[in-house]
Amino acid sequence: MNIRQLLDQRVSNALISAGASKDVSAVIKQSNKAQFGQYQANGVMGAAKKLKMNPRQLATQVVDALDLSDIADKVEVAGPGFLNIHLKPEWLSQQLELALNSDKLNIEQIKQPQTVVIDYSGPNLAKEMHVGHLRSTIIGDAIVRVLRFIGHRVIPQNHVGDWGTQFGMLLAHMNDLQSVDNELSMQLSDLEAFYRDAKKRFDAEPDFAKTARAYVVKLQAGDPNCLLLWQQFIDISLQHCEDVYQRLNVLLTRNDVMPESAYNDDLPQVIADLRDAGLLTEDQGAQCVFLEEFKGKDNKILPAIVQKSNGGYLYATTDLAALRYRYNKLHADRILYFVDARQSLHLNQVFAIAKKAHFVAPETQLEHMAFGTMMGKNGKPFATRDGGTVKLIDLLKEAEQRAFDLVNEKNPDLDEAERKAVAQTVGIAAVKYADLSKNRSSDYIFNWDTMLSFEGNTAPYLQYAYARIQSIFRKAGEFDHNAILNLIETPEKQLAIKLLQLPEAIEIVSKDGTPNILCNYLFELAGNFMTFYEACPILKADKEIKNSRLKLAKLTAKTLKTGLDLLGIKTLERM
RNA sequence: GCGCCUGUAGCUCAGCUGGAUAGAGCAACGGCCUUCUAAGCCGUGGGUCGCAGGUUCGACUCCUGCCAGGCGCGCCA
Repeated sequence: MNIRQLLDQRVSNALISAGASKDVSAVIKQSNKAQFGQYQANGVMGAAKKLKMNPRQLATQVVDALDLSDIADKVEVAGPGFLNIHLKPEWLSQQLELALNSDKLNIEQIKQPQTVVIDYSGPNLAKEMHVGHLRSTIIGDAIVRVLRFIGHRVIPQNHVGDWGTQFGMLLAHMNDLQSVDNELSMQLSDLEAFYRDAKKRFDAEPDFAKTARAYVVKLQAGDPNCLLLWQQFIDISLQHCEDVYQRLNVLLTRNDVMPESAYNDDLPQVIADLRDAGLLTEDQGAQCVFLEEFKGKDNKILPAIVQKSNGGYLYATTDLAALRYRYNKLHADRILYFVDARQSLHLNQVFAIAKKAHFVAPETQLEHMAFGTMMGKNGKPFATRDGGTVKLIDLLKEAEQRAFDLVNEKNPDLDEAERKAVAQTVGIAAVKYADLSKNRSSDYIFNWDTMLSFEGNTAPYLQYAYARIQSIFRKAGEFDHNAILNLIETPEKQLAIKLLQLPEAIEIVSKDGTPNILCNYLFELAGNFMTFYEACPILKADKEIKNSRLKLAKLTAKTLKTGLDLLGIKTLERM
């Protein structure tokens, strides 16, 4: 049950009865003051302006036409024309019961499910994943979970970079090390160092550089030995990624990997089809697509180069092939790209070209869910002292270590295995939440301490609220599930209404790809629970009150678990 | 030069299609553990929402200009 949607329909209809046009919006919002009820309709004033009416007069007419007697105690006109809606406690109780007895918290499945392709993570297999890959990976993953939860058919796509000139030097370096026993497998355990070594040799040793270039040519020509070596490297690199995914509790598996190289065979056809569509222009020897909507300096149209003057293809070509595959083979209705904001121009060009070339349908939704670059404390692009980026795996290990230190301090009575397990869950959760809870399309600051904080608006706070509830139930024994849920105290009422607002958060997240809305909701929910927990004793209360409060606690736990699960964050029975 | 993004409390950030007195967390200060886990709760202090105009009954939100930062603009991805 989405209360906002329900009220939107009812109030919109009342507005129309009162004379407003069909496209009127009731503008239903959650009230930020208890005195204004739980919801308010702000659309009357806008509608009055269009009708050239006195807003308060229209508001009165809307109230007359509005029948909310089944769900609200009163609807009052306030200020210049607000409608304040006070929901019935009995109706709220009834909704809470429905959520409690439903396996999906009484959240409706979407009426018209779409096939949604989600492009996320997409690491470059030449190197190890670093902290910059975090955002795409975990935001994309959260959106996969949310869209699936409400009934969409979701197809994750991990568009990994497994092709390009850099593999020449890596393969050449591999080949040299292969002759030394065990040296190769050892060196490949640290891909970052392996890449650095290869690069160093490439820059310093002319013979090596020559061999490396030859390897690129051989690889592209399909030389069997070269392909074998390449496949070996890719397997190891993917294994590194999978270790990180597993640690991060991210859904991606090898089945979701659709690497760049998979599109190689289709690239000449992409060019041919662009030519047939009349979109191709040769410029300075390169094959380009010029679209009027993309203008650069002096009002000159910016090209999207799809084939180099030497015949080679570029990432625009690959992305077009991928887009076509996603539409033709995966039957996507909507394709979401969780990719760095710096690729905004590139992706918008690709989208526009794909539409013009009919690689996708006119109504196919193509959306770049952009996010900013990771910066250091000084506001400059993030880098460690030696100039490299921080490996993602190192951040995760540090998170687990700090969490372990804290568990040892807070809860020394747990046995070591459980303390380790708690530390792992809490540490990873903290890192994920730190990133998921921000909505920055611009650049953002990477900071060890905020990322690894366990206090305040963090994942451990939410996990702690959950663990507290579980503790209550361990002590409560059986409780009467038929007991009446009675909302009396203010903290009970505030918790109750918050419990019913998860669908509204999910609605926004599924539309905009913004998990921070869900984070914010869960933080508020946990906060309302904490207040309730402090103010309203549960186990010590009289039987009826106790049972009623146990129900509220039960639903809070259920909602927290569901919400955290949608974020890819695990809950704990105790911590 | 052109384009995209960003500017909210000391720090990190919320603020949903314009709505009522701009909210959290951290940091600071003051309370609360013989009572369901103190990773918590309650309270205090702290903001010309970058600046200046405009639209509106009403602007952090929309429009214009300026200032500051980041990023992107032909054969890397």
